[in-house]
This record gives sequence, C-alpha cells and structure tokens, in this order.
Amino acid sequence: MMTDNQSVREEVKQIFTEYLKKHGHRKTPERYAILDTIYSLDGHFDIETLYTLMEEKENFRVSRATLYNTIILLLNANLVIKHQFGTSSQYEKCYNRETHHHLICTQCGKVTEFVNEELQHVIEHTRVGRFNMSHYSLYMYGICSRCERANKRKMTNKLQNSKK
Amino acid sequence: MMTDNQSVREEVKQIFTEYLKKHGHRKTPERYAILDTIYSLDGHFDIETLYTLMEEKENFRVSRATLYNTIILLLNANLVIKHQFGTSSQYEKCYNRETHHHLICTQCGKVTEFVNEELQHVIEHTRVGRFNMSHYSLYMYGICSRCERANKRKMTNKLQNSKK
DNA sequence: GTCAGTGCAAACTTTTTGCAACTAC
DNA sequence: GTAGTTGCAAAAAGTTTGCACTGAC
Repeated sequence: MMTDNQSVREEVKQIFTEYLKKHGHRKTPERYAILDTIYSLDGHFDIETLYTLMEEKENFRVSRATLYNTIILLLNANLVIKHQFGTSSQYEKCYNRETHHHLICTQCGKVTEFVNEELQHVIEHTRVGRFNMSHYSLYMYGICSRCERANKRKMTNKLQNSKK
Repeated sequence: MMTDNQSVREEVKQIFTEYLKKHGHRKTPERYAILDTIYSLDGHFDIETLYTLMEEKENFRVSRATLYNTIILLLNANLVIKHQFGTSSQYEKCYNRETHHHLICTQCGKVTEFVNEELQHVIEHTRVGRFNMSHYSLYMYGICSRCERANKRKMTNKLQNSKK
C-alpha cells in the first residue's frame, strides 16, 4: 500500500529524528524545513532550485551551506539519493518511492523516469562478490522521441531544399 | 574476437578521421595525440589526470581547453563515454570494450567494474516507449568488502574497549 | 590566405571551508 | 555554559569563454 503524502512527510520526519538522535546531531528547525520541502517536491532538484524554492514558496531562509550540510545528513539517513546528470548534482527523495530508472536524452538533456519491475528485479538480485549493495542508478542514454521527430523534420527540409 | 590493443588504436584513429572529415573538423596532431593517450589507458580518467599524463608520459603539451574540446568530439564520435561519479567528470574509452557495470563504494569512493552478461542482456533489450537508447550506465552503490571488514574491526574494538 | 583550432588567462559555476554569531541541549 | 549549527564571505575545484596567435586546408 502506498501511503499518502502527508503520512509520508510525518514518517520521514520521525526517521530523520531517530537518525539525528542516533548520531548525536541536533534537531534544528532548518533541518526539518529542508526535509519537508524536499518531500513536498516530485522528481529531481538541485541545490539552487531548493534554495530559491525554500525562500519563495516556504518563506524559509536558509544558507546554501546549510543546504549542502543537511543534504549530506539526508543522504546518510537514506532519505534522499543523489544523481549527477548535467552540470550540477541532482537529488530526489527516496523514502516510500517506487524504484525507477532514468532515460536521458543526449540531445536536449531531458530526464524521464520509468518503472520496470523485471529490470528492477534482475538488478536487485545481482550479487557481485562481497559487495553489499544499498541502492543503484540506471541511466539509459539516447535520443528522446521529441528530438527524434525534430531531427527527421530537419532531414526532410534539407532534402527538399536541395531539390529546389 | 577481441582485437589486440595496437589494432584498436589504429581502428579508432580511422573512425575519428572519418568523423572529423564528415563534420568538417580539422585533423590536428593534438586531437590524435589525445585519442591515442586515452586508448593507451585502462579504466577511468578525468581531465586533470589526462592533462598530467600527456605531459609526463607522452611528452605532449596540450591545454586543458583543448582537452575539453576534444573530449566533446570523442563523445559525439562514440569513442569515449562520460561518467559522473565523485566530483569531476570521469571518462573512458568505449570502442571495442566489453560492456561493464560499476560498483561504487559509498564509504571510500572506490569504483570497481564488473561484467555480467545476463544483466547486460536484460538492460539492452528493455524498450521504453519510443526512446532510442544508444548506451547506458549502471551504478551500484554500497559498501565494498574492504570497508566492510574495516567497519567490523572498528566495531569489535569499540566493544572490547567498553568492556575494560 | 583563410578560418578552425590552440593556448592562455579570465570568468563563471558549483561546492567547500573558515570563522563569528547563534541556539539546541 | 558549551559545543554543534548556521550564515556569510572567501576559497577551491572544475569547466567554459574571449581573444590573439598558429597551422591545417
């Protein structure tokens, strides 16, 4: 059963509290505000986006340094995962989220998620030596349908122009 | 049949030449020196490493700007692929190389390659909508056996100390 | 001879760090 | 009260860009 968004936000708060306690970190308002903002988002975000969003939408001012610090805690607490497409690091919430894979268009840079349980099953059941996997990322690169169409159109135009 | 290293270096040179011709780029000594250095390497490298290596080992001085420019051409020519573990972008040759996957230790950062044909087969035969895949990257994150052992040792020491 | 490509340095972007002020405990 | 956190600004690290010079065509 997929829990609704409000319950998830409560649950991750509790998990984070336990994590902070266990590691002797303080429960600051900044940390909870950041966690909550992240769990109000869908999909990927980078630090700059989060920074702007917190100030504008949540009306909560935090420094970039605190964002970077807190993200590290959230990564360690397994509440957020990190991706590195494009130029800046991207993050996404990962608690109670369906496992998904990524399509990345090498032409326009667009990132699309998709779910494929067979794929997921095979990857999760792959054992390599004594390596103890906690999570994984699968990125598939290629040309998205939109760019494909645009390219075909360009081709056709070129051909027509050369005929004139 | 896997071709030996010297033939591969000749082949990629030809492929690159065709690529350059097709796209109206010039055949400069820098470009060939960079390609050749990359194909003399095994595994991953970043721009800084390549820069140092070319100067020290190959005795060929190129600017970082040229390295960045040339890498883009090599990416487009499908002779190199790009990874983004850690802080700087990592690259590797990809012509005539066995497809492999990556284990990344979240504790020490070490990256290990492994080959698994079943995994490869399943991923390569996954079709998602109209997306036209050219290549993919699978990164599995976790604790490598070395760190695992180190952690256990630390644990044991702690327990023994608390007994005293 | 021309213009793409190169080297260099400056600019830019993202992330990290040092430090004074603050606050959770 | 004290030490972990925060914000700020400076620094670092990686990459891109502008420009004068060079050399592939």
